[in-house]
Amino acid sequence: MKGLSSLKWTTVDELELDEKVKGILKERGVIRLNPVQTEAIKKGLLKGKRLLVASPTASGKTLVAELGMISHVTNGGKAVYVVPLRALAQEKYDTLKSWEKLGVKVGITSGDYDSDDEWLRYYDIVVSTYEKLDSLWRRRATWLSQVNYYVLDEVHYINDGERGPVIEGITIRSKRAGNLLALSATVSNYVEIADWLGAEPVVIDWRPVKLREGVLFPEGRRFRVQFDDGSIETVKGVDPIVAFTLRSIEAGGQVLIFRNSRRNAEATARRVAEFLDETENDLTSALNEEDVVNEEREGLEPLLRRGVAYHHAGLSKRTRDLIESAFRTRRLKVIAATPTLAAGVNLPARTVIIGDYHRYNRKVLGFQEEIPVMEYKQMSGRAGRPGFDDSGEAVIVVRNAREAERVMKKYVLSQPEELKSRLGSELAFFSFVLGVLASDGPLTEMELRKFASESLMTREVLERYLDRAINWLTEREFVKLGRKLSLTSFGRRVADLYVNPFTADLIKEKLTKSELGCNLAYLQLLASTPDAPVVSVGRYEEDRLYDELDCELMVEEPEDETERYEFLSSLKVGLIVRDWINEEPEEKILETYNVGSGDLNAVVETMDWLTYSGHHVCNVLGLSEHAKRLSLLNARVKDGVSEELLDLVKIRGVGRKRARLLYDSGVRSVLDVLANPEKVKSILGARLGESVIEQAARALTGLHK
DNA sequence: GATGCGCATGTGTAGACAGCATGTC
DNA sequence: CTACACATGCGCATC
Repeated sequence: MKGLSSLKWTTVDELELDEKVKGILKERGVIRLNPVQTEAIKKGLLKGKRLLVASPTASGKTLVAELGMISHVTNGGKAVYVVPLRALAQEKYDTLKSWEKLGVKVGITSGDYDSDDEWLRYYDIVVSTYEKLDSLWRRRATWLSQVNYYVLDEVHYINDGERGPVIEGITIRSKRAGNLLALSATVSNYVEIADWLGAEPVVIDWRPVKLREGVLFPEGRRFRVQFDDGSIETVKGVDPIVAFTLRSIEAGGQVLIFRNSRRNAEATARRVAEFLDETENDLTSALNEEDVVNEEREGLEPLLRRGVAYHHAGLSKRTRDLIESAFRTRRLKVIAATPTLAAGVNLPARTVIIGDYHRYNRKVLGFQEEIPVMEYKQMSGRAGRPGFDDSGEAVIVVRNAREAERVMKKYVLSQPEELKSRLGSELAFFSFVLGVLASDGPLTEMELRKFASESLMTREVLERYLDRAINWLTEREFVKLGRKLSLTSFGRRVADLYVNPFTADLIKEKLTKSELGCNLAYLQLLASTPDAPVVSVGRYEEDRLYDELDCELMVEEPEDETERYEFLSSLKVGLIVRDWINEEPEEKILETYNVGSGDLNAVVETMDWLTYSGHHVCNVLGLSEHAKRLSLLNARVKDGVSEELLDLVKIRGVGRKRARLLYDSGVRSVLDVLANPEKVKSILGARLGESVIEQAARALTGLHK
């Protein structure tokens, strides 16, 4: 880590930049560059030097990327900015828009957007998620060959077991395709990583707001906070989190509390709220107007009135957005959240409390492990609002003084873990090989080995998996052997659909040998693949799940305990989606299966993709009867309707509820809508009816939705 | 016989990427 | 690599 000597600032005026660029910076209020930005420029950012910028959260890395891209693009180049989350893509896209005054065209693509990918060729800068870019590469989008500058944001995601392998693959291709700028949280092996990237490391431990970190632990009948600067505080109360939260609010700050489960987050929010008075705000009425599901409103209403909320992925997107924006505008004083808020969009608070440093491990039953230091830094880094707070404070709650010392050493005073390859698993590596062959194939085995050797994997791990991957992919007919390795039409389709080869293989295996099954059988099969959503199954509901099972499945129940748990999850996902396409009301599904609105959304979204993929996998395999069933299922999953409503939901603005209303009143098709305008208006109301009729006319001509 | 307590036992557990449809973010 | 917090139920002492 660089010492204080390198903490220099430069003014924008000093920079060798186009005057128009400087003008835009000044318009934004940027008159000087912070130490991270200054160092990046010193190391050659504007001269096309490859860099790895590793610095804390909120240290101004985005501006580094902007300057790098602008200087590249104004010289006639084309750049892609890659991020790990859709929400982040949106955030970066909004920021980059300000460069359009220079004539720089900025576009965005991710699963959120409808995309004719070829359209992206008209932009100078394209913001994308890693998976979307991977998909574009596999499909060989022609415009990608013009891209010669890649910004890899949050590359430390490489350490994520599930998504890291994709980022590793993107990094290799970026290295091969041109210049790159990698942005990362601070990592301990930055020299090794920079070396891997062929980049110069820019490593500065600088934050815009000072950060005090501490441990919070019981001492006698009080709680003691020991900060890393040596200062000590005591707070009184029964619960350490509540006590410290109240102390921070009294000092006029906002508090962000991280808990390791939804239940804990909700319970903490309620506990804090008990000590706060009701205040005037418009949040509860906003909840009502926004048509939020009952359960969410009832849970949050009494808390919001006291300036408190909980936040996790079980909540609907709407509710989460409402809470985030209320916190930003200071209408909320406290949010108790799961890690959603640590990784996602920027939402700082003066005080951050990390309530747990253990987390349940889904893969090993009954095992809880300590969270990585990197994640601690991610959370504590949210403390301190630039421009508002003089300094931020982050405390981590521990059991006793002895633990406090250990935790202080491990989390506060130490470096985050090393960045390591996660390609060393069949699930990740086989998919990686399929992707490489899709984007760069056909390849000889030597060429493939060369490609893989450019990853972060060690030689031994690579050798262990390469032959296995080639054998498996060949045996299962994804790849054909010849002078070179190339994809079969099946392999090509699977790569395009972006499903894991194990997903495709399971679909292939089961449907090749099965007769037509019931809808539940198809859904449960898809829910058994590695790409499927996972839901938790309570002991009490096992029996009920079996009761609902009224037809034969294609995937048999396993003996093994862990696998049985996965089986129950797949059965539950299948049943949820079956209810969904049978038009059970959302509220009822949430109640029956004890899931949140956000969970239902995620399940439907993923199963939409999987039914679509299953349909196309069957098509390419010549399983046309299964394909038909899956295609119909896909259409129904998309909108959550039975078959008879499929025509009506083609109309924009008509979803499952309105379609049912119209149908039951005898308006049963797009044509019926157009033929009975008065009836439609009487069912849906004059204004809505009018627009539905208009949209129906467009639907008829084959346009949109 | 109702109430309250300590203890043993039971229970559940974070998040979020990908295809495609329209007109072109 | 095999944890936690919290909820529930029980036996027991107490009034």
